Amino acid sequence: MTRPLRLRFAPSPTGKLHIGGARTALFNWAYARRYGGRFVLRIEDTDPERSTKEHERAILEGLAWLGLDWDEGPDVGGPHAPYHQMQRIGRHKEYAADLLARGIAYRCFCTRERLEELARAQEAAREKSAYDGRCRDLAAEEAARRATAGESFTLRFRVQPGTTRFADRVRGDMSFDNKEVEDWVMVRSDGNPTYNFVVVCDDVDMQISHVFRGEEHLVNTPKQVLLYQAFGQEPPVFGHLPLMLGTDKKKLSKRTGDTALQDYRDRGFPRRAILNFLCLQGWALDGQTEIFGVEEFVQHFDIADVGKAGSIFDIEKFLWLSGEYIRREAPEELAENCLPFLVARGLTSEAGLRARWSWFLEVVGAERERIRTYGELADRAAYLFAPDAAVAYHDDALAAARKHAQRLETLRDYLEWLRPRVAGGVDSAAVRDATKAWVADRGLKMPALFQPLRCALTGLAGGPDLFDAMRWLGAPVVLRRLEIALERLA
RNA sequence: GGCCCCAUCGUCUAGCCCGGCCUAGGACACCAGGUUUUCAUCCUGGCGACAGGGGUUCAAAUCCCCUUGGGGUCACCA
Repeated sequence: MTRPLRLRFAPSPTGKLHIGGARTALFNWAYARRYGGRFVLRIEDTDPERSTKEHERAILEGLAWLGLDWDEGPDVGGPHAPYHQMQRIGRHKEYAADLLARGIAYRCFCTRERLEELARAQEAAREKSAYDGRCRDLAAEEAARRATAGESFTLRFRVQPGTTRFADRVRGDMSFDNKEVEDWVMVRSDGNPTYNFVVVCDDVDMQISHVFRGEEHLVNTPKQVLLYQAFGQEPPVFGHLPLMLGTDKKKLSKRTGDTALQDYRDRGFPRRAILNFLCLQGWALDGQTEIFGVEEFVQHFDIADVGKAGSIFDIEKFLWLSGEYIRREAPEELAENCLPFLVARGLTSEAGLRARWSWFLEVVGAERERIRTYGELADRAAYLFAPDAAVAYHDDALAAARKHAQRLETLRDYLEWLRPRVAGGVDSAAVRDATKAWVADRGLKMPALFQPLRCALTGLAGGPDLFDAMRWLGAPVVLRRLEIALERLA
């Protein structure tokens, strides 16, 4: 067990980077970083039907964005290149030929039709579904003859009776009765090897020492261990991570929420918040500290400390954590981070924002405690960019405004009172004090003015100081929105 | 259904491996109160769990067994 520490993350480019995959990558990466190992990225593109270059690019980009850098991989190369599984097919075929020659693998001429029928029959008889071994004992010469004659065949692994054991650093030592492991297909009839086969070939060639992956792979592991034994290789140390679950307690899927890392980036979760939250799925620093950086994670992470039970992906806690990170950002930094989201929303242009950067900084600084993602700033600040007649009045704001029977009269009087006082621009402090006095003089309660006023100006039920908002909007806009509100709040 | 995995507050978890310090700690959410022009932030307090049953032991959340519940997997996908 003194071989060099080498870990890998091996995504298949058949879709976006799954948030659970990101956690798997993070744990492998952290382990490698903590113990001075190498972190290898390998692309499992052996499913030509579903693999695409775009997905591959997006996955690499996503990992890089998270800061999970790899020492060897498809773009950076390395001593075990190539790092695309498809390009290693020559090696896979060598391994397969070797196993066939040694009788560890055998040709199976069963057609898909027969296999389907077999599965149906087994289900009807309520037997366990597994290959029945019809071609297992075909004479080698006959099998070779039929193959030469052009009959199509797959290569199956001949599982011998016994027990297969392996070390799992998360679950403890595992053992499976080989009776439960069927003679599985190693190489398809089109000559392409299957996942369980190539993953071992590549892990052997790349000298991978530790394999940490999702629990869904647990039952594949005996097949793979058997393969290591057939190759005369020591299997890696395994660690099967608990699954990340949806609110339905099933494996996280699109049914119950966003599953792709990209979805969370698009919503404007800060990078560090995502990383932090991922750390908390199945692992805890000390049971007390919730907020910590990836540096600290690397310093303390051990695969043995990972929990066994699956965890429900709690978006509420994620949002809270995200908000914590946002509140720790300086206005300047936060403004930069929010900018693209306002632009993406079509509220303004980057140039437009930069042209009044100090104004934007003030808005961001004031809204900071109300947003949990960068994207939420776009929701909260939309009123600042909306045409005066099209400010969205939200239901709760409208309800609050309409509570006051005298709202129109109050607003009309206030508008006329306000007009001369903002003629030279809005002085927040002065208007604020004068307005409070005005409300008191009229014997009103504060909300009687503030609620309709806030609705008129922002369309929102809550927000930063109203008089700051007035200054951001500017006197002409404020007056116009009040005039319009006289009709819209009727 | 077979096989496999899992089981502490609604949720994420600490404690479990090496039984006593646990009248089970923290966080999110929720509820109440305080601050505030509102919302939010912030502060204070509250609600809230060892799935059930048997053992072992002076002592069990911690060890063992069973039951129950949940999940994963049963492809010529990965």
